[in-house]
Amino acid sequence: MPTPQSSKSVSADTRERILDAAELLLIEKGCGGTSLRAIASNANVNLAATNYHFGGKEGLFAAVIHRCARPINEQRLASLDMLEAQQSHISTREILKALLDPLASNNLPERLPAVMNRVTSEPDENLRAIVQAEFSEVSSRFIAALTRAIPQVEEEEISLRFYFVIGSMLHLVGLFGPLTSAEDDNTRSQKINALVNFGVAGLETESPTNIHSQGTSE
Amino acid sequence: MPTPQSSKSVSADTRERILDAAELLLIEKGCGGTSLRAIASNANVNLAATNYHFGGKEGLFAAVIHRCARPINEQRLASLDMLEAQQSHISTREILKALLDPLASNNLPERLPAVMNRVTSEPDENLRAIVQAEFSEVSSRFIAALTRAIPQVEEEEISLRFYFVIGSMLHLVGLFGPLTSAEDDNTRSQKINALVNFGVAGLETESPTNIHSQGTSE
DNA sequence: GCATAATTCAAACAAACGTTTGATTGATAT
DNA sequence: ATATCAATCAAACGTTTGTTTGAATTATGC
Repeated sequence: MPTPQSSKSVSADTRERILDAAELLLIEKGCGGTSLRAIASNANVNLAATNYHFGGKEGLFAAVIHRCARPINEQRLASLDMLEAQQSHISTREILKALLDPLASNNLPERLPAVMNRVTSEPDENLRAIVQAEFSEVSSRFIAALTRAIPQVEEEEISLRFYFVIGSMLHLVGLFGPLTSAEDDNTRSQKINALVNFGVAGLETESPTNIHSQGTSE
Repeated sequence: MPTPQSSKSVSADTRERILDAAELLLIEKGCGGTSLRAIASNANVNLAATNYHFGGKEGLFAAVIHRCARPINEQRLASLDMLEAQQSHISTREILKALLDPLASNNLPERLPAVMNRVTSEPDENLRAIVQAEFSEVSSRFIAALTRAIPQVEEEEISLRFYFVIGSMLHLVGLFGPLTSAEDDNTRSQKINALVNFGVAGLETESPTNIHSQGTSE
C-alpha cells in the first residue's frame, strides 16, 4: 500500500478533485467539522481514496494548505525581490502592496484567502505548525524589509505592528466570505487598498512618549 | 427533565465548574475539538450534568461566550458612556483605549481574550450568530463614536478600519497564548498600548487620492 | 418525618468518525 | 498473453461522539 505523494499517474485527476472538495469544505465547515466521508462524497471518489492519496486526514489538509499558500507566497517574495533589486530605499507602501495586493489578484486560487483565515485559527497543533512553516519565510523577509524602510521605529515594534497588519488582513479576508468567486473584484481591490493605507499609517507612526494629556481637550 | 437555565440552587457550583472546564478546553482545543466527556472529566462532574444544566453542547458554549463577553463589553460601553458624558469632543485615542484597555485589566476573567479569539473564527453558524449578537452593540456604538471623532474620513471607511483594529486585536490576544494567567501583565499592557498607537494612526490617516507615484523614490 | 422536587449518577443508545482490509479493475511493460 | 503495479472499490474495523434514560441521591417545604 504505497502513498504516492507526487505521482503523475493516469488519474491524477482524482487527487485534484479531492483537494478541491477538501478546500471547499474546509472553508465552509472548518477543519474539525469536515469529515473524510463528506470530502469523498463531494469529490465523487471512494472514501478510501483520501487515505490512499494523502495518507490520512492530516496529510490531506496539509496538501490543501500547501497548494493554497505556495503560489501567493511565491508572488509576495517575487515582488519583494524585484523591489529590493531595483531600488535602494523601498517605501512602506510598496512593501505592503507586495504583501497584500496578491490577495486581490484574480489569477490565483480564489478561495485562498478563506483557507488562510480558517487555517490560521486552527487549534490543532500539527496544522498550526504546517501553516507557520508555510509562512515563516514571508514573515521574516517582510519584517526585515519594513525594519529597513522605517528606521525610526525599532525592530521589535515593527515586528509587533506587522502582526497587527496580518491580523487585519485575516479578518478582512474573512469578510470576503466563502464562495464569493463571482464577487466584484473591484470591491475586493478597494478593501485591500484601504488596508494598505491603514497599515502604512499604523506602521510608520511614532509612539507618543507621554501618553497622558494626549487628546484630553477639555 | 427540566433544564434550569438560571436557578440559584444549592449546587450552582456545578454549573460554574462546568463553565470553567469548558472555557479552558475551548481555548486549548477549539469548539469542535472539545468533547462533553472531556469537559465533564475535567470538571469532576457526571457526563449527563452538562446536558442537564445547559441543554446540550451548543447551549454550553453559548453560556461560556456570554459569561466571557458580557463583563468586558459592559466595561467598554461604560467607558464610552463616561467619555461621551464628560466631553463634547472625544479623541480617537480615548475611544480606542476604552475599547482595548479592558483586555489588559487583570480583574476580569483572564482567559477572555483567548476565548474571543477562538470563537470569532468558529465555522459553526449558530455560534457565530451568538458571538455577533454579543458584540453588535459594542461595534455600532464605537463605530459611531469614531465617525464623530474623525470627521474627515467617511463612515464607511471608518467602519472598515474599525474591523481592521478588531482583526489586529484578535490576532494579538491570540499571541497572548492560552493559560498565561501568571504572565507579566506589564508586557500585556505594553502590547495593548502598541495596538492603540497603531490603531490611532491607521484610523486617522487620510487616504491618498492618487496612489501612483507615491513613494517611488527612484 | 415526610412528601416533593431538584440534582447526580452509571449505563446505554444510535450515529458518525478515521482508518484498514482484501478483492477488483485498469493500464504498462516484457 | 502474462506478469506487475498503481488505483479504485465495497465493506467492515474499533473508537468516539452527543444525547437519553431511569434509578439513586440530595436538598427543600410543610
